[in-house]
Amino acid sequence: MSLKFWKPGTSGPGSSLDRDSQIEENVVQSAPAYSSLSIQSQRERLPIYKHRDKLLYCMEEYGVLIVVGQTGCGKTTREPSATSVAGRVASEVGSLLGDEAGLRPNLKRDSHRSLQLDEAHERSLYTDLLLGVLKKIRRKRPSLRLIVSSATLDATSFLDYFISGTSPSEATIVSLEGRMFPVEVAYLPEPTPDYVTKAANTAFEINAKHGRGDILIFLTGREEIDRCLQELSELAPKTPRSVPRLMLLPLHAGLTTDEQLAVFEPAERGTRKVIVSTNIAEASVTIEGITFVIDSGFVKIRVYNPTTGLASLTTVPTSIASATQRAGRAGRTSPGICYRLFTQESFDRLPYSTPPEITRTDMTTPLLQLKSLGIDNLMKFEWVSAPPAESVLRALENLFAAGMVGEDGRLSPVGQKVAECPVDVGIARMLFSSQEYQCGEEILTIAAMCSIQDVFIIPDGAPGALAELERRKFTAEEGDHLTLLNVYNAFARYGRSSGWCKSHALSFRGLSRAVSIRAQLKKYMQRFSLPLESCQGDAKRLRRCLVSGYWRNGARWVGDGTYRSVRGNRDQTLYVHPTSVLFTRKPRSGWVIFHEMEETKKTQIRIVTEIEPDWLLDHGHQYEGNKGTGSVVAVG
DNA sequence: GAGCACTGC
Repeated sequence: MSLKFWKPGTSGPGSSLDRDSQIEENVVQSAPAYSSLSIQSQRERLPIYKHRDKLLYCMEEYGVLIVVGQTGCGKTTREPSATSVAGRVASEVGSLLGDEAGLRPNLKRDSHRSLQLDEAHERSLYTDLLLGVLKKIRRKRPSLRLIVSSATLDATSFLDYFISGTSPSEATIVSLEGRMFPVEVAYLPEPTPDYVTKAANTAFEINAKHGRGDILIFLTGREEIDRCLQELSELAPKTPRSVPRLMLLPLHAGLTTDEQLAVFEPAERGTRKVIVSTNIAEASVTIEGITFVIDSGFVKIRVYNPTTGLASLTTVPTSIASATQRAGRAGRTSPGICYRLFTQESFDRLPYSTPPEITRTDMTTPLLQLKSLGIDNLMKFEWVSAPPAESVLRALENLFAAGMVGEDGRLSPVGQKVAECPVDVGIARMLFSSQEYQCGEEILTIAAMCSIQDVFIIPDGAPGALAELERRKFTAEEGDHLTLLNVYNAFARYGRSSGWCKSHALSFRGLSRAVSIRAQLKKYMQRFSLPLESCQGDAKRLRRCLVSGYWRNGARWVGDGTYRSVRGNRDQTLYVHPTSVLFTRKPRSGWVIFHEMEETKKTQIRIVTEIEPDWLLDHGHQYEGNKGTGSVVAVG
């Protein structure tokens, strides 16, 4: 079945992983999902017949149920109306268990008797924090039952986590049968120097040699995707007349909703879809009808360096869990093949899973939230994976600098309030000091606009030049924060219409999100009795308010058009991001503040606004004064 | 001269 230059692999996405006793082939050709359930007590498996009774039994016997859903068991269902990305409906696991075990706030006798944590294997930051908090809560309140849903590969680590330091009867694994078709896995005999070209060629060969079924290619980012599509379109004229024409489709988060939805359209007669995607198709977006997966074996992740305070976007090899999940995308509707663009030896050396987000992200806001829950002793907190010590120290330092904790490490009154707002502490400070600068209305909008991805949609080529002209219509001399304010206000003024966005090269999805985030932040401001005054066009007041949140992100213009930070590594060359209105313009004062700094090919600052340097002096005195020789303060 | 993914009710 596989192409001849491929070394034949083993059958089934999980079968190379037999070392793990948890994993089994799960091929139910046409049976409905969940035709049976089985319960694993420790390592042994007990079949059960009617899930209702047995689940109730398990809920009584064990405090924590780890529900395992095989890749492709249909736990997560696509919901096209809610758009491809955000459209995640309540999982079938949830509805299956819902009768007895879902969150039941309307249950009179003992409300919140149980909680379900879905897709725990994705290990998002808040999944990890919740697991830690919930384990702690269960020690004090064993009547609270937990249901943790997870992919098969990760289930034992959750089991070990809950059993560790408690008792074997604390947790058990419940496994759901899936309806997964077998996926044959093929590896390259030799590593490839260029997986983008290799991916294009492989897709071309599959099209020539294999029958029906669409192709899904996993690459790491937009640049690679565009190049791969380009190479595929160059190969197209060589396609023999007898084989299907290829329908080439990119898939990544930067596309418009319409472009994203195109991947769900069935291929026309006589054509075959080739979807070239980022990691978005690994878990967030599920496309039916995929028979062939081509896996580059790489993924782009954001890694935070607590020592430099710099986040970087890095391409790294994936993991066994990730490769398995990707392969599974080929077996949802029929048996499939996964072509891994790396050797079996490389696969065997892959880490078990990608390091969880908590180990590679800024912990400032999460730590504030833990503190507000009364979790002060971070050494005693039971992490599923602990964040690096350096990251915790840096976070505490940031919290102190922002006035969120005192020198004793305890939450300050403002820290207690800010902990309730789901924004970065700098933004929160801006919201609070808007009272002093009388610009709450505008700061609220800016805070919302800074929380979403870039709203300008600039395509390549000639349409891109037109889009650039549209972008300039919103430009504010002072910089990007005020430009974003202009965009939001115009969007609101013209009835929040998608047509208006289209004609101005703006993302309707993004701006709609900004509207909802703004509404939400507005509630916090009202709760804290912060006035919603307008600065009435006084941009200076507004910029001074911005500095109250961003004073640690100050930078100085140097002759060659780049910037240097006023804090941390002062030798680091900072480049203005090309989407900034200050990209081609020198600020009169020579000083700016910026929303964020990120390392890609270069270290770039995004969302930049000109300020006067003496405004920086209004802030951080206490902090800088105490900091002395640079040793860490306020580690509580 | 550039954009892994997600999230806040």
